[in-house]
Amino acid sequence: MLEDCSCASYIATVQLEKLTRQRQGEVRKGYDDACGTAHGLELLGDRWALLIMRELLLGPRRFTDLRRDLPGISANVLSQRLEELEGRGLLRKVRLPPPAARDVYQATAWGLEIKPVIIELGRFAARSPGHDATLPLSPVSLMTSFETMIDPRKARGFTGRIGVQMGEETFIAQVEEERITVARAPLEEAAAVIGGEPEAIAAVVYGGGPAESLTIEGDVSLARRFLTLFTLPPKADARQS
Amino acid sequence: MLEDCSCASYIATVQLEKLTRQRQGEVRKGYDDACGTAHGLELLGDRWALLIMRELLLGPRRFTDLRRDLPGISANVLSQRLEELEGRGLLRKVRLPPPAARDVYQATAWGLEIKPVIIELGRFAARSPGHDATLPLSPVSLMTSFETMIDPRKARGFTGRIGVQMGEETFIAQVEEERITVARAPLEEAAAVIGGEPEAIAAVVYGGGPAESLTIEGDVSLARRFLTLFTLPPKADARQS
DNA sequence: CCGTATCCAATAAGATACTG
DNA sequence: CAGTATCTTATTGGATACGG
Repeated sequence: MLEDCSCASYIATVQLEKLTRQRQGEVRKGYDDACGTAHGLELLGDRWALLIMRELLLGPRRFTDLRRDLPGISANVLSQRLEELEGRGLLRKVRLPPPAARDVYQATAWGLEIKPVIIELGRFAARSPGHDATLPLSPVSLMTSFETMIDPRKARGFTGRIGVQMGEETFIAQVEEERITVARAPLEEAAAVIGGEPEAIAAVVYGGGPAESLTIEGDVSLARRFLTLFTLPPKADARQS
Repeated sequence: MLEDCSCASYIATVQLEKLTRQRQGEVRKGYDDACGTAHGLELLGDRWALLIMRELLLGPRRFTDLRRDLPGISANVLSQRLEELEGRGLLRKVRLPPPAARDVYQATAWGLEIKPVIIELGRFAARSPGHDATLPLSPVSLMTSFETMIDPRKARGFTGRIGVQMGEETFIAQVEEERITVARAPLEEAAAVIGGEPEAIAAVVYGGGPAESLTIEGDVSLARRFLTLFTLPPKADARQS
């Protein structure tokens, strides 16, 4: 009797473990590899996961914000990813106090540490011959690209706080000592404010388009010089080595 | 008539494009996002892809080497990934000249540039409360972890070339000016040689285990000090922020 | 031995409709 | 608005058989 039961019991135990793991947002399919990189992929290797974290780099977002800025993600997948990432400790679901009374998703302190991975992966992919820079671009992507692509040589001697307005969203990029920091912030303290769609700003900064397609307020010459501080790396020759 | 045909013709065109893309090893499912990070995920976001690149960081490998060091990957998935990565320009399949006459997979110059992503993802994941350091570890993973976890404070004043032998595979780690470089190399020029399974070496370096479980030849005190140059970061508190 | 190709069962992703 | 539920399709992994 006991022997007859043991197999079914084992299966039930395995399935219970699986359910428990899923409920806690833990890893579903491990790589069976102690390498940190492998564990990193278990945490963030699911489709959309890293892009969700990218959208949280500059502050909390609502479900609908994320859905809009991740073109093509479906509601159920976004919902599932958010649960998993929360279970893994990378973000938290926070209910804003009334009268807002809305849920926002906020990266944890540890979750924000993924930023170097996002930066380096962006830098790597910018050298891809297959990179299509004409696709849609989210405001956070554009601001993060500034951190990746700032060219210290061009930024020498440049100091200033430049506001960037894209629809309802406003950011400030502060350049000082050949370094740039970006943050969500009101535009009051900006010496100049650049306005436009993310794709239009990218076209000027990275595509050499004319700055006339953007709106600029405040110190116009400072803003125009800001738009020239960034350099895309040369495309890789995939045939080499 | 033409209207009746157009739909079927459109479907045929779409399917042809899909086949063409698959044959060229290009991206199957895009993120429709100009962000470099998103494109990076299209290049390397498939399951196993980044770990395959990790295994190529320190030189070309054969199919069977990869299969052994990526526990759990199946032959058909490995085969498919290698084709895709070759089509994307990240690695090349190279036939060694006779008498070896074997195929090896070698990262391209551009493909090797993924290394900062692997390093940073490993650094991030090392802070995960869920990281299980007792799982299997490949030789390349261990050597790469040395580059990630070298502690400049502990390495101050340390200079030397330490050989590491794991089964048939040999590496040299060179430490100088608080920096480390690792490479596949014969052991002749090493001042000391540490031998053992990757997991055993990791247990000493990161788990505080006794160095007696390893074999050490040459300058034993140098080798023992080498084993203390690395620090795991503290675990993240997932509840914070 | 070194892979490749094919089939199958289990999962994950995507599309769509629906509910509080 | 903020998600769930359900259904369909695509991908994965494992087993196995096959070719050089």
